[in-house]
Amino acid sequence: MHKRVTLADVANAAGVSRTTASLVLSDRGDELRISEASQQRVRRVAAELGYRPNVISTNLRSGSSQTIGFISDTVATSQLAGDMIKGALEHAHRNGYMLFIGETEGDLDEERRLVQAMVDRQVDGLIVASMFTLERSVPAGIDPGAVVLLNALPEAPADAVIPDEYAAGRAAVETLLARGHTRVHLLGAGPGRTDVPGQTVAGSERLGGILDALSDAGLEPASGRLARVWLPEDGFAAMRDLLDTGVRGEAVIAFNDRLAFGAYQAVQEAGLRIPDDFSIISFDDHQLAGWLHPALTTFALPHYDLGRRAVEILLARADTRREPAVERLPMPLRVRGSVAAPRA
Amino acid sequence: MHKRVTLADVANAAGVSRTTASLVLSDRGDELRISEASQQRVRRVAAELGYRPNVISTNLRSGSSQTIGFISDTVATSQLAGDMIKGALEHAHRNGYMLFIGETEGDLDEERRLVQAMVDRQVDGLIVASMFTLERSVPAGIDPGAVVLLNALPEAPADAVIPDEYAAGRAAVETLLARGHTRVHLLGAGPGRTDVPGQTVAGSERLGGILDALSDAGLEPASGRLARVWLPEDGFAAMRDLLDTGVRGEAVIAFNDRLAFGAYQAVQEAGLRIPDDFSIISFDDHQLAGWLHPALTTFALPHYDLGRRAVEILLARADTRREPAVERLPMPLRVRGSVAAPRA
DNA sequence: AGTGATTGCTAAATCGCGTTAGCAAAGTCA
DNA sequence: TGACTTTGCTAACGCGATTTAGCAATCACT
Repeated sequence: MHKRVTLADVANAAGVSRTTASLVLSDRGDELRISEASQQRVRRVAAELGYRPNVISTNLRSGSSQTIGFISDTVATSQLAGDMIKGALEHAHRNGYMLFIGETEGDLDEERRLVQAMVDRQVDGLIVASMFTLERSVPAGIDPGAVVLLNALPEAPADAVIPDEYAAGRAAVETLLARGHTRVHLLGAGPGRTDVPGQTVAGSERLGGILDALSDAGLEPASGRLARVWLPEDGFAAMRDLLDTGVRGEAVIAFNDRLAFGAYQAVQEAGLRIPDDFSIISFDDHQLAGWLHPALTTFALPHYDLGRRAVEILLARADTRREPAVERLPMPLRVRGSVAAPRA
Repeated sequence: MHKRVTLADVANAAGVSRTTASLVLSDRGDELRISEASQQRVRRVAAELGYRPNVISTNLRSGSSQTIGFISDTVATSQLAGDMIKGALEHAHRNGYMLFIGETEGDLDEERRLVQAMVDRQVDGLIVASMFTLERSVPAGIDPGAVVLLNALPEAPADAVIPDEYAAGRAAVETLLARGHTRVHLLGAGPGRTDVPGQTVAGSERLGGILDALSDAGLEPASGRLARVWLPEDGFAAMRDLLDTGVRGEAVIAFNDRLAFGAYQAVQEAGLRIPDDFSIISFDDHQLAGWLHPALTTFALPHYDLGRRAVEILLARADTRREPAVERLPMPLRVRGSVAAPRA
């Protein structure tokens, strides 16, 4: 382990004071009238010695650590977090920031400890990402102005970034209507406005958009099947149930891709085909969606953009003071092969 | 933004010197004979003011930052990284360490920049995780003794943690043989020892284990199909090819679950059934594996343990000096429904 | 020659904490 | 009473950088 080269080492080797070396290396040499000769000497020596400023030290003085904390209630489940982190990471690093990662498993005590640990390390901002919660408050123990919620709605006014689930819900209906469908079955939630599992953002907002768009067209859901959880087996069961009613050639909105996957299995095991016997449209753009036969038409969660945008907001706020706001990012439609016209 | 409470604030409020306050709060009060009265006063004031030590400052003095860097070449693709990070995260946090995350996309320049940025922040150790590479060297710019490779073999002696792919390969064969299979088809690699895509750890080690175990039983692969990439469509194509040979009732080892998924599709679209017409065993335990009908029997990548173990090694080394070593973690078999006895 | 401005640089304080060395007061002992 | 020990606490330095205030030497001008 080499001893680190400090500014003092550089200054000594260059025969100047630490002050001078500091000024030169922070490009304030001209401003403070350090001679060209000295400047070159300092720079050369710094390069030769491989000098790297000790960020910790700078942090201590400045109070800022060029670091952002990213706390999520889950990293592993659903690759959501993965891409979100990636978006956050890249944008942060591009601006000279590093990311601390933490995971709470939904445990509020753990969240408190993590926030604390990050504040102790002087993070400049905090991104709090949620997979499970619809509404939440900004965690205590940190300047609320330095927090951005990700995929969760703030209870009190605060900055937040979420996918525009509502718009995607509307667009799902519009896509089907445009193809000529009028009978739309819901898989995972509905038909009533409150028939939603748990308290996820996705559920209620998607359903709201769907119902509003149907209503605008003077329609109602042809049927709805609430599932407490949204796993393939739940989609399988719900689709079996729908198949048992004898319906064919109509449209299905699955509330996420995992449900849709279960629905595929039910359709295929019944000897039927997508999209001939059922048009299916869904949400998430799970990795799986592109692998199915036919590939699944679905609205993509803009994971990467969510993470990126959260960092942008955080960094922007350092400069400008603005009113906190909830920002909704569009969920782009991935048109693949699971939607066709209704059966004649 | 509240002004932070510093040790000096506590000392003032308690009417003692900073030294005294420091001693009390680091539990050296008895040792250094601070009166019980003063100790209680300091503690009470600290609690009242909500004093939290500034870790940055401690770091500057100690040279250690209670921080570990985690650099991976991909976070998003395959939830591998997700669970690895989770394992690392939890174990690190449990020991009072935080994790910096970085991602290189396989770009060596980016890797250099990230290592640099982390060293600048005085990380105590570095975990370098790889999804793409078989062999790699420890990155430059940091004490090689403070690095643990994850899912990559070191070129020169260094600490590394990898899944025991070779043993899993052997075990896959042994599982099939135990069920009575003697004809084993390989999907994704083989039949030759060098028929491996790219340079992933998984490919060559799994194949090695498979071929050795077959050889021990006096067997050879019944067939092998190399795929350059291991996506479902590649598994689909390879399985179609196998189906065209007319084989039925034999065993298939898919080199990962995505290939196996493609194989499922081919089998089902041919109107055949798993495990009646084909026994399939695979590797990874992708989330998908449990969703298939029948659920896929597969060897799980011990993501969580990999991450956790890497941190353990890193932290342990701070204490004991040992020879660097490559540690292989077992890939547990998830027995599900895709393996049956060969057709009579 | 004397005053003032400019040039080129540096000493010292600061950020928040830990640590070493040591000091004053009280207590103990012969 | 004087020498020594114990008790209870603190002054001061250092970690590595930045920043403010200012100093000595040279130059410009009347």
